[in-house]
Amino acid sequence: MPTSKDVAAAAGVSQSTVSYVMSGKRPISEKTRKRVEAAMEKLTYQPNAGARALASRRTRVIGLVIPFIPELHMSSIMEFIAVIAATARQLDHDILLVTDDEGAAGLQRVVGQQLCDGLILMQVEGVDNRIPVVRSLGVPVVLIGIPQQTTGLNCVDADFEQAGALCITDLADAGHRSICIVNWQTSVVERHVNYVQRFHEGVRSAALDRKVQIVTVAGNNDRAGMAAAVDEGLAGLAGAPAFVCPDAGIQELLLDTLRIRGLTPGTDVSVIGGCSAAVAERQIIPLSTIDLQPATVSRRAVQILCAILAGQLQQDHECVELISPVIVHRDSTIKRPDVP
Amino acid sequence: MPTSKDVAAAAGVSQSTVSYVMSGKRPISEKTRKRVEAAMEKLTYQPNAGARALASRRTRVIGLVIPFIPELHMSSIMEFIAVIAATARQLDHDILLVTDDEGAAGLQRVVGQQLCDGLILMQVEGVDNRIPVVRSLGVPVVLIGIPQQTTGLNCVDADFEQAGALCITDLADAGHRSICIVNWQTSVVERHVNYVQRFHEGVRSAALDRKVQIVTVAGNNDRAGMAAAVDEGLAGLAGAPAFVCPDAGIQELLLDTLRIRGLTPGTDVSVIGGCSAAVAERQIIPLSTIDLQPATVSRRAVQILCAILAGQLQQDHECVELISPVIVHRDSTIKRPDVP
DNA sequence: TTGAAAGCGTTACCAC
DNA sequence: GTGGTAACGCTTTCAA
Repeated sequence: MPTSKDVAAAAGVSQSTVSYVMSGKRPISEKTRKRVEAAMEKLTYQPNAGARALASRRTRVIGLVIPFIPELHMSSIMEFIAVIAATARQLDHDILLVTDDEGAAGLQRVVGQQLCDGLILMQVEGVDNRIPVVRSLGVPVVLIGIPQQTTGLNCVDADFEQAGALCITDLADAGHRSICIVNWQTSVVERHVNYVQRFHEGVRSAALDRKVQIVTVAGNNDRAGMAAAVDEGLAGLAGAPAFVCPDAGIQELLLDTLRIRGLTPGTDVSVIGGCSAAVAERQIIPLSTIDLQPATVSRRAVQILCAILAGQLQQDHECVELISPVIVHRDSTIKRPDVP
Repeated sequence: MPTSKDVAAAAGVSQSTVSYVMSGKRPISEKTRKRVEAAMEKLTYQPNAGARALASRRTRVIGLVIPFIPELHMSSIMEFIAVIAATARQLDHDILLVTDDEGAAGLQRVVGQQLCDGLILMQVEGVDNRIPVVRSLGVPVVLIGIPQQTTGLNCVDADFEQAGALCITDLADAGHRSICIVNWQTSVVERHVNYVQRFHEGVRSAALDRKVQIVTVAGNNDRAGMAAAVDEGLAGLAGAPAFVCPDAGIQELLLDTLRIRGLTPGTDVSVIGGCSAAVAERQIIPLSTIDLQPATVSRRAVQILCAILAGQLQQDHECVELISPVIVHRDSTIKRPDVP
């Protein structure tokens, strides 16, 4: 495996010149640059990451802390990861996986061993025990999700409040006067208090605004529980029924439950489910979806982190970015019902 | 950030002693070990990964090449990743993500820059353009999936042949005399020729053995296509209908299509879908599943790679490991139909 | 059982 | 515009 020394020898220059050709940190004459580049090419030189990290105190690696929460729709996590990895590469960084079961110690480990220059935490909760550790880490961190206390932190997330409002206005525009919200599964509600509340806040204020009646029922991931929830919802609704179900993990079950009651989603009943664009593409049942723009959220997280690392943002940068969601109408969905 | 030098000073020993305490590569008296460990503790010392990699020519990082194929069920990929990352940590390694859209060049990059000691490739196809590159990489690689030519390669995968056979014997035991196989989606069939064939081979020989009639129909991920396939299947079946659908990406659609025809899976029709244990846990529709044991496959991949890296296996180790699948019966599934 | 010192392959400072 | 060289923090050989 050739080293920069070999390149230098082949090009007839010093090792430092090779380094400067790569970094561009000082002017190099066109002539020598060509020679060096030719030598690198010929030797298929690749700089040694370890040596580079040691000397420059920069690994060009980002630690990505991935959650492992069963209730979470895995496919959406995967989408986050894919976009984060791709964006990182665009910005000349790599991604080191940190599984959440290592807990806060895992964060300290990868930072302490200087395996990475900064961290992205996925699925940050309102009260998250990793936050205090994050603050003391001494490296830039970007959170996906908004904790209760955000001072000194960089956070990005979907704008759930706006998402809630969008669902209501969309259905209101379709003529619905009363709407049933199927809440997230209880286990999720207990865990991620935060965005659930934000969503409901958006629903509440939009409903007030549009003079729409809201019936909120508990989300369930078992047939019996969902059946009860749907019945409760149907009983409370006036006019053509409309459902909003932001939890991707129980959407299929909701749709199935509605179908069993003879209600065809998109014809007899309006349904807005919350799922990502990628999932929506392959959605089997026609329904409108709240696209929370996970790709944009992921991309922003990486961009912010890399900007801080590049010194384009102050080291102690602090922000809360909320990405606007979009309602995607699928064909044959929201067949505007004839409501008096 | 303290270095091993600081630890050495604090413990009143030389730097090499600190190193040997960590690696255990030479005997250290109980007394000095204690002193060193105490010093490490007090200073919260963590060895610098870059320096360690530079000196030892070992990064203790494994490159994981993840696919990005829309047809693939993302959730199952996520399961692989989670298990791989967890297993790697158990064996004292970390995982660097390599997205497949970097292609073969990506492999050369991470190996060339010595960002990792070895690679795991997910979703390896029968004819895979990354294979030639893999052979020339000079680091150990483990493939998840079985390419056509396996000489000199380490491969792990689910035993699809056995899976196919299992589905047939299971349904035959339930009394079915003719069974419809809903094939993988066309896009998948075209791509991953390999395991699809292996599955069908298992089906074929088991059917022969059990004197069961097989009707194979194309898999489709659109309603119309699936409807046609199901009708074709039903037309060809004698007695109580039974379906086998190994493609997790179209199972929901199949079930839905059956339901529309008035057939309740688990009551009027037997269905075996192929999906992972984790997905089965949360399966909304009761059906039996072929558990291809992705967790075991993932774990083995890491174990093999780490064994090679640790020198426990020859550097040029070569193997093909097939993990046995399991049929998981869900409650109320395979209600043994009354077949004459 | 332990220590000293020579690398490992970069980067970046100091000269020229 | 370019070269020499001292770090960077660890591992490992050679000596003791």
